[in-house]
Amino acid sequence: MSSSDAGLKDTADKNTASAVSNFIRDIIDEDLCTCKNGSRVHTRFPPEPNGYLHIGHAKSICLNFGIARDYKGLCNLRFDDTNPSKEDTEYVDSIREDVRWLGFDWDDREFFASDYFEKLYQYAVELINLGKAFVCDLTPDQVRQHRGSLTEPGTPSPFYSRSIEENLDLFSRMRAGDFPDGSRTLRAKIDMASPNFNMRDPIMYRILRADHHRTGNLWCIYPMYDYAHCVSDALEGITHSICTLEFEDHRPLYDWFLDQFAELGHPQQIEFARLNLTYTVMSKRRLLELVQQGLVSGWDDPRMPTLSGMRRRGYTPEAICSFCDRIGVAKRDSTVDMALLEHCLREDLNKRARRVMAVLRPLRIIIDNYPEGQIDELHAINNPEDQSAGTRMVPFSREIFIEQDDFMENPPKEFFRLAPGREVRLRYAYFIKCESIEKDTATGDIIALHCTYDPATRGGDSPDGRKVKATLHWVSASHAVEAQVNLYDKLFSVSDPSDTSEGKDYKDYLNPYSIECMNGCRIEPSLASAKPGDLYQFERLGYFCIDSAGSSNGSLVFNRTVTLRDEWTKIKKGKK
RNA sequence: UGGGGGAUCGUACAAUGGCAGUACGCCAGACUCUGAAUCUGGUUAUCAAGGUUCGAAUCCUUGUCCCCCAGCCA
Repeated sequence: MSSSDAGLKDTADKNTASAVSNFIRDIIDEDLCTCKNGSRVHTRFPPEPNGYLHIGHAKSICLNFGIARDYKGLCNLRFDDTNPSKEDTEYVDSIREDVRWLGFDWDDREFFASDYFEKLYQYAVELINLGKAFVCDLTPDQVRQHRGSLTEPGTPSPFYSRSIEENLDLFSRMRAGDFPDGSRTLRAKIDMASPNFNMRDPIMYRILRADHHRTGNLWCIYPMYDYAHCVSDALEGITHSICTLEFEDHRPLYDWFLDQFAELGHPQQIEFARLNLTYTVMSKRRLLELVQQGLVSGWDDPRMPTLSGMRRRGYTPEAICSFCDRIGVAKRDSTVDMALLEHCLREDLNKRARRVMAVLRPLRIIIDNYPEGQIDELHAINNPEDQSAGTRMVPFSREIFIEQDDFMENPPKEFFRLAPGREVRLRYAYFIKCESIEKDTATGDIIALHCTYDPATRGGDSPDGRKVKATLHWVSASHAVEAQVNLYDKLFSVSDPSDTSEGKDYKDYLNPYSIECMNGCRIEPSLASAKPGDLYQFERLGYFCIDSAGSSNGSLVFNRTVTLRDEWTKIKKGKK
């Protein structure tokens, strides 16, 4: 039971954290005060299965499932699958996996709009019987012409006044497959002169012969979003139907449809601003394009803002949920700084990642006064933030590798690390001093450094109290394991890649350095048994995880999740 | 140009007629066997102009700017 106790505490903490008010929770509080909806709170997360979920969906998921959790209500998972030409079970599967991974559960409340096709059809028949819907024979082009413009009202369809009997007959024959694709539609009779386009006799059904991922070829007519969504919400007893800002204009139509069916409940649609993030794109259209054009390796490319990409990159669901709790919910368009996401990530990883030592760009060090063949077993702390993570032994020997970046032949004043004649500490090991540089006589490249060590500093402490300005990570040359490490950076090189004001396309802003594959990296031997899902901090470098797709052939491949904050890099950049 | 929304530190979110606050970022310092983490301090904002009021980010008026809408997409 101890793990569930811990879970209880986490949940309690989470609830406290997200007890922060936002305008949607204010509305719900008010509804609860007035006993609206019989004091129920029931939300839903309604993705269309036409792409993979991204961090923007995570905001919506945390909002909807979070509200259900905090108000002791329910949240349904509903696939909005009314357009078979774009949807696929691959997406359904990935969406389930991603929502679950974030830590949310919908029990047996997994629904599909396609579950309601028959009911939706019957309600449409009812609307025809009410004289409030008609079958229209206009072509798509003609429909557009009749719709009018921003300033001019539309003109009624010439088929507006068909008899109820004829409409009933035509609609049933639409269903039966008597007419070709696109030849007829079912339209609601509302107001062609409405300043709101959505009310200009909107289309409810179109004829479309496409294989549906669940209903196959059972149907050749499919309901439109505006009609299907509100009725689906009502059928499920949703109380608060939360969606993004672009649907604000659709609310009158949402309400209109539900007003026609007295026996159905009437959920309240509430709109909030979708998430935008700096240095990335968030539209499914663009993400799909990146995938299809091979600009990334797939939906789960670790550079993608998709949940599957972030998972492969090493993001934790806790970090993502913490981020979603912090960004707040409002109605104004906004773009959240990627730095906040990375902060939430580091905050979580710092608590849980095991510390290890790995050298990305090895520089050989020979410790001349260290006995040949001797091996030291040194104690290293696995996680200073978590004593229960324990310690491990790290082997030390005469030849080691340090990071090339940790040595400079002619260092500037701000450089604390190793330099000729200078002494530094090797983490958990010894103080070493650089005595000479061994160079390739032809190229002048540094091949190795000759150092001496002070045996009295074993473990990293100096008995005489002398200080060093730097502590370096290292690996024993003969014990180290080779690995590949993928260094990831921002996918785009500008803060707002969607900005087309320079006449450029977002793809023009792809960051050419967003991935760097490092081969020949040397990692400490304890990492040889690393498994997918393990989280590590490579000390002084960043957080890394095993790449779930790249490590299958027995060789180790790590992904850099995020760097550590880095004062020195900042100083270097500032000097340039 | 019709309709629907929105404007608060660099960024995001609060303050719902009563001291404009929090987080991230940034800057400075302390500490440090990770130039990490942690800690301390600092930085900067109510779109504009009028009005109501003892008192306005909040209410009223006028204006400015930004976003969304003319798919048989969602």
